[in-house]
Amino acid sequence: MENREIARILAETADLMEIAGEDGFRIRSYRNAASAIEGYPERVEDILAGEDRKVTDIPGVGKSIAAHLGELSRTGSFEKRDALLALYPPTLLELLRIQGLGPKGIALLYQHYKVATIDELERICKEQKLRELPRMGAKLEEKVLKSIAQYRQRTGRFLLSFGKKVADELIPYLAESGGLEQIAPAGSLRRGKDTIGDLDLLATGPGAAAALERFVKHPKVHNVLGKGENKASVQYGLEGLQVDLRALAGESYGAAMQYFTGSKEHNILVRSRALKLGLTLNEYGLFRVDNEQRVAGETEEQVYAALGLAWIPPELRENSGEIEAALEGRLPKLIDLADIRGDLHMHTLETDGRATLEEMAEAARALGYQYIAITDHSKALAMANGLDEKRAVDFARQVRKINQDGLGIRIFSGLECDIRRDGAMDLAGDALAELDIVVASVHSHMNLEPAEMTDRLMRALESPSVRVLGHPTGRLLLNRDPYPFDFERVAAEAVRRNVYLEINGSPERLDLPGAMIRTAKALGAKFAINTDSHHPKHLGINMPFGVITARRGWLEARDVLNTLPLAEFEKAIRKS
DNA sequence: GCCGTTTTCGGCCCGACTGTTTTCAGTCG
Repeated sequence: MENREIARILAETADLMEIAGEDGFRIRSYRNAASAIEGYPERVEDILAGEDRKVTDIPGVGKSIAAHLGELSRTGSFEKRDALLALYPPTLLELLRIQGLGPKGIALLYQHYKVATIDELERICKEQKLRELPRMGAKLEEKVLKSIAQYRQRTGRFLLSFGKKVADELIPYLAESGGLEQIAPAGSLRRGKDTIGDLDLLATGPGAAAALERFVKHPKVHNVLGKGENKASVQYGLEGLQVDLRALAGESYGAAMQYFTGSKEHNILVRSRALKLGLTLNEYGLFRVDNEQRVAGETEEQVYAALGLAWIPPELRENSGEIEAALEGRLPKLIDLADIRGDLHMHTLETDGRATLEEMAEAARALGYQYIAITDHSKALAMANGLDEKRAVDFARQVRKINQDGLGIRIFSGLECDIRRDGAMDLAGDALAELDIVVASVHSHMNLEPAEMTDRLMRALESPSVRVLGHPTGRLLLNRDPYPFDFERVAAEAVRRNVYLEINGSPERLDLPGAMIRTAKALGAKFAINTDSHHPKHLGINMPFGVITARRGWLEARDVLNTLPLAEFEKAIRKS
């Protein structure tokens, strides 16, 4: 069993304990252990198997959870968990995703009405039976129904990072069957969309048919939806992501990549352009209409070139002006991962990160960065042990000292400072002024009226220390909608105040999203692509997602603060 | 259930909001 799965089971147990009304501190211990195990560099199974090793060395794992882990490894479950699962069906856990209902409410609903699924919950609300329970009423019924509708809209979609992970698992596995010339993802994963509905993989070469065979036998494939000579569709993993693998002739690879990368709207435009030129485009190639002669198809570049277009990067293929730009030779020279020289948003053990400043710096140095900013939370995030004025100033001093030791990378002292409800900074201005760079972010009161939220952000931009507006929309993909506000007004104010807009590369956020980046760029905005890392490994994992999101916003390296070499970067963040 | 230079018991994060409501439990961030 992998650490991730162990962590999932412990977290699920914690949820069940919460519904069962167990002691809150005990529940937290399970959650702590789950997240410690998830981020632990060694496999728990290996530690359990080792003679002289103890799982209690993992911080957060004590005697009793260690016993659970042993049992879990031997039997696939443990007694305490089985006892809870005997009390409550596992489908109950899904109800925790519905806003307005917590563990107490769920337990009550289950006791009274045996409600265990979303469908049953919906029925109870529609029949106005929820309001008959103690401390529940009509408003809650309404809220729950609305939340169910939102929840259903999200299901069936997956984070971009999840699609990438599945592709990274499947591609080497399929390549092992041998005889493949090319294998690559297409579809929304290739376009870098923030969420994906399914995953398309294309393969060419003499071994492609054998790869289809191997594909449907993958241990994580639990449902084969169809399999023919050229294509197989499966549901993959417990999450049930649909994955399609297509086997193709090499001469069609470019045309098929073009076809399956989409978007649909982009392809309609490209195909109608082909028709205008007396050509027809499908997944097998580009052909002349009159004599069906093949004009192109082996590479995408050839296909676009034959249509008189420069090759269009997949991230731009959304029917938002990219064809015109390609025709007129004014496609942007999009930013690349290699352009990034630093990372300006990360957390350490000081607050809710999982590593020390030195460990984060070492990981950043290994990525070839010239600089990073450490930006722990401010005191409003009490749950994260946020920094007050004194700790923030002490930290700035500590960083100045550290830089004298020469870590091989320049550290800037920073802070992710909370924007309070009224738009004021969470820490006093003189404390903020001690820091090299302040990222200002909203973490609370997200349901203000749009006008109030706009005023709040406008006021936050007034603070002279603020250099970056962190995750500007507050969205959590598949989880929480962005808070509504007048984005253009805020972006224009950010331009005026010389504040950079963050493109947060954390896969749950990808905030700003591509379309808003483009809007802001048109207003003259500049950006910072950051990872919001809470663990050294996030630095390398999240940055590519940030960069691909920036590319979806048509950004070039010169639009992005952290592409600057150290000396210029330092000048750029200096307070005027 | 975990932890520990205040160390084997007693603390562990906590304030704001909502409406279930008129004094506070449940939920959220």
